[in-house]
Order: sequence, then C-alpha cells, then structure tokens
Amino acid sequence: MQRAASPFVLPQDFYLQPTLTVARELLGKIFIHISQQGVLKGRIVEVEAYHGATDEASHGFKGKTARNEVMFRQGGFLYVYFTYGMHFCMNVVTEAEGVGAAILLRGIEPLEGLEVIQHNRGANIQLYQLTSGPAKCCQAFGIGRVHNGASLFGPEIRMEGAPRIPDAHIQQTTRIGITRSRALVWRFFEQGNPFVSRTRPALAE
DNA sequence: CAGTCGATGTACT
DNA sequence: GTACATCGACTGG
Repeated sequence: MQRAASPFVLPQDFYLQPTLTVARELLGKIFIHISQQGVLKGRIVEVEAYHGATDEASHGFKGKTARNEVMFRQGGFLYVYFTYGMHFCMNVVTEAEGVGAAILLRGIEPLEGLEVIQHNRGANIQLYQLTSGPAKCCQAFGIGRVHNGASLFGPEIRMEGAPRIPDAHIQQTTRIGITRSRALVWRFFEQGNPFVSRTRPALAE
C-alpha cells in the first residue's frame, strides 16, 4: 500500500548533479529537522554554491582536512562548520565522493515549529530576522556541531521536494562575505522573499 | 539610512 | 599570528 500523497524525500541522485544545478533547484525545497524540541520545517529561499576545484573561497579548495572532510563525501550529507568564534553554518554536500563541493543554506522561510524557532532565536525579534542568514538558520533550526556529517535521508534531518520555482522569480548574484573568488556569480535566491539575507545588485560591476 | 566594529573559537600559515 | 562563507550594536549624516 502506498502512502497517500506524502511529500517525497529528495533522492541521492538529486545531490549528485552539478553543484550549480543543485543550488538552483534547492530553492523552494523543504528542510526538515526532527528535533527533540519538535518538528522544524522551512522552505529554502537563499543558497550559495562552493566548489573546491575551481573556487578559492571554498573550504575544500586546498584539499581535504579534518574540518572539511564531510565536504569530500558523496552528495547527500550535511556539512556544518563553526566560524567567527560563535556561529555555525550548514551546507548540503553535492557531487561524487572526492569532489569537495557543497551549498551553503543562507535563508529559510519557516513553515512549521515557529514557536521553537522563535525560542531558539530569542525574544523580541522581527519575523524576517529569524532565519535571514546562514548562522541565523542554524540557530533557529537547532543545527550545530553534532550535525556535521548527518545524512539528509536520516531519522533526524531530511529534505523534501516541492514545486519548482519559476526562473523569473530567481535572482543570481555574487556571494556574500568572501574575499577570494569574488567574481563567481554563485548565489541564488527567491526574489522578494523576506527571509533572504540581504539584497545586492544583480550584476556586480 | 550606511558604514564601522567588537565578540569570540578554531583552522591554518 | 591571522583570517574567517556572521551578527548585532553602535556611530554619524
């Protein structure tokens, strides 16, 4: 017996596609954390691609290390790293084993578990500030060091399919907060969504 | 509004 | 030492 119209978990093949393709197609998909606090769901609205082979800004550019080991696995894992002494950022690993590519989740529109998300982010915060940025997303969804290397098909973390966002609603720009490989136009977001971290010119110089 | 800057831990030179 | 895929508070116009 087939489950009735239940949303489907994205299959591993999805993550084995070229990283820029996955980044584009990840917009609109549903990120799920089945946490101790409850089920947290959100719709991905902003991402950035990082690709070890050609991208100096990628953690994987200089090869595999203890920190970035997860990036070099086959697609379908969560790569979580700690930065600036106080923040976590989460990525979706893409492509084949050994490539070293991932997609940073920068903006997630909350869909379920809003009370928990509000609690995780602290009191008296504007709605749009809950998840409009990579470290905000991790704090809101309770993602930290223990989730580095988690499977995206596991009991705790999953990604569900959703209707494709039309090209006309998607913007592509240079990435935020990096110094190397600044020219690469590898940031994707849903136009006009309040949970996008900030606005930028569509074409930088 | 825009620009600047401090917090604070870790990876890597 | 230095840089860092950030955030939020603060400054000045």
